This record gives sequence, structure tokens and C-alpha cells, in this order.
Amino acid sequence: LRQIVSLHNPGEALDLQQLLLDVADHSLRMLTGGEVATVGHRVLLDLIARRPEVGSAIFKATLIEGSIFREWVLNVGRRDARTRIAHFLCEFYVRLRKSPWVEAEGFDLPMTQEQLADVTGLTPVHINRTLKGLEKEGLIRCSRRSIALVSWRGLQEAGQFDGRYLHLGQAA
Amino acid sequence: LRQIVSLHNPGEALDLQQLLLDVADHSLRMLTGGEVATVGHRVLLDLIARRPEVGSAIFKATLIEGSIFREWVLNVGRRDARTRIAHFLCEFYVRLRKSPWVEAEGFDLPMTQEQLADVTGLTPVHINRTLKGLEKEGLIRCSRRSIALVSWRGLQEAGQFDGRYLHLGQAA
DNA sequence: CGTTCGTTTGAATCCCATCAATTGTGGTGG
DNA sequence: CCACCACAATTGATGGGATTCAAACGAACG
Repeated sequence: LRQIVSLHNPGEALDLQQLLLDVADHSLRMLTGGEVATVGHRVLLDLIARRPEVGSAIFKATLIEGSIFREWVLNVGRRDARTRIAHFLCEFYVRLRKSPWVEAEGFDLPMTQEQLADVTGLTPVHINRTLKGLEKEGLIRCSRRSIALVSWRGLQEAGQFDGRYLHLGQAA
Repeated sequence: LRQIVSLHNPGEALDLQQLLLDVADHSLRMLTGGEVATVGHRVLLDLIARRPEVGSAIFKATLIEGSIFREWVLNVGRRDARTRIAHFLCEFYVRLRKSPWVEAEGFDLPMTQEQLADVTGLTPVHINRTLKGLEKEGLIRCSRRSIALVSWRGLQEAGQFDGRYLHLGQAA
């Protein structure tokens, strides 16, 4: 059994922990195809030394990530399955639309229900149940590996979603 | 209903988000008496500008905090009540003993069962049940607002605890 | 008159037992 | 990988009682 603790959109810097921390406490995996660019520690540390603004921006991004972690703890610790899933869908949607690297046409979630379960700390079966429920309520529509928003407003309410913790517009 | 997302020992720097982030997404509260020293943004930013090592140390502390957040998501999302509580007790114990500001005599948890519930995402009643269970198993002993370790080894196993995510000895 | 010492009171906290709801398990088929 | 079902287990909800602790009060005594 696995717990997914973080998701990233194309264009985001990843795994900054490696810069200063020795032991890795998690692993990375791509949900869809794509390219990955790597930057060596030495190079990045030099850049930060010469351009403090870069360091500041990276620090800010890390603080925002921390804020998102706190919200995930709350989400997984204190909300029931329906609220929890709705909240996650809201977060994913907002972050996706805000990413300048992603064509924000429709809303497509490139995850299996099992992966959704690993994000929310539930079982795949219960994900299925609850997703069906949200569909019956008219908030979303699901087909194979794709979830479409029917009522954005409704989903926000169902998920008690307030996106301020994402600190958008401060993306350093 | 509330979710506690972080605990700190005396001597630790707190709430670094405020340095660079506008909106506060959480609040602070002390469990025991004590003193708080505040450092102004301006002062701290100036210090970092003149002494890059300080900035680096703060950044590292923030990364470690992020690592702890990830572990909490896992703990709350994927472990049952017994394992979850045991894991939290282990983390608290290790961090307490490692803190140079705390006399590491016995093990005393200055929290009510309700606060413990807010940490683990359970109800106070279930905390009570599970604590009694751990006591019956001979892993801990509880009296009013105080939990004593009986079998550290056993508690580690019960909580599937591996403290590497705490990145001790790297406390910058 | 002020001090000392019990008593009362009330607020937290803990504990326990019952019942109900959410969530997990296992299995089948598409 | 998704959908669905029946059943089981974990966890939550509610209510009541026991315990601790401290503040408030009052009576006896110097």
C-alpha cells in the first residue's frame, strides 16, 4: 500500500529536498509521458549564490509546497470520503488551469481510481462508490480514466474548497 | 473540528512562512507555558542577505519540515488508529529527546486526549480506546495527561516507525 | 480582623458501554 | 481497469459516570 503525497504539473521544479538533504524519503513517478530536465546540485547552488533572487524564489516555492502539505493532512485527516475526493478534484483543477504549461481545455485527470485512492488514503472500491455518488449528484461525469466537471461551484461546496492555501499569484 | 498539522519543541524557529507568504493559512497555540521571541521580517531578511549560511540553514529546516509533513500525510492517510497513534508517539519521543532545550528525563506528553485526536485525525473516544489497548499490550502506561514508554522497541514496531524522515543530525 | 482550614462547586478530563455509520474485504463479471 | 454486490471490520456518535483540580466560600481560631 502506498500514499501519494504530492502531484506536480509540467513546468514545475521538483524534488528540491535533494539539494540539501541526504536521505531520500520518497520516490518519483510520472503519470503521463513527458520530458524531465535535471539540474546538478553544484550548478544550482552556484546560481543561487550569484543570484539571491533565485534562491528566494525557490525558498518561496518550498514554503508554498509546505502550505499544500498542511492542507493535505487536514484533508486526509478530517474529511469523509466524499468531501475528501471533491476537495482533491478542486485542487487539481485549480492548479491545472493556473499552470502556464498546460492547455487548459477540459478537465482530464490522468489517474486510475487506484491512484486516486493512493492520493486520498481510501480504497479503490470506495473511490469508485464515491465517484459514482458525485456523478449521480450531477457534480462530475466519469468515463474511463477521465473526470469531467459538471458543476464547479457544486464541487467546491462538496469539497469545502477554499484555494487560498495554494498561494496563487505568488508563484515567485 | 480541528486538525493539528505540526508540533514544535522549545528552541525551534516557527512560522517561517510568514517571511515570504502573504496569507496565513493556520494559527499557532502553545501547549505549555513558555516564552516566545519574535524576529521582524526586515531584520531577518537583512541577516540572510549578509550571511547566506543563515538563509541556507533556514531553507534546510524548511525542507525537513516538508519531509515531516509528507510522513504525516502517510500516517493519517494509510495507517489504522493503533499504528497511527504509536507512530505519533514515536515521533514525539524522538524529537523531544533530540531537542537540546529539553531535559530528556522521562517521556511526558503535555496533551489531552482531545488534542491527540486532533493530531491523528481521530475522535477523542477512539484515542482513549486505542491508548488503553496499547497500555494493555504493555507498550505504554497512561495516567492523567502523561504517557510513559514501557517498551520503546515495541512501540516502534506497532507504529512502523523509521525515523529517517526526521533527518536528525542535519539540523543545519 | 485576618489567617487557616475544610467544604462546595464547577469545569475539564478521562473512562466506558452501546449503537450507528463509514469504510474495507473479497469475489464476480464486463 | 472499472463496476457492482454482500458482508465484515474499523471508527464515529452519544450519553452517562468517575476523577482531578482549582477557585470560591465560610467557619473556627489566634
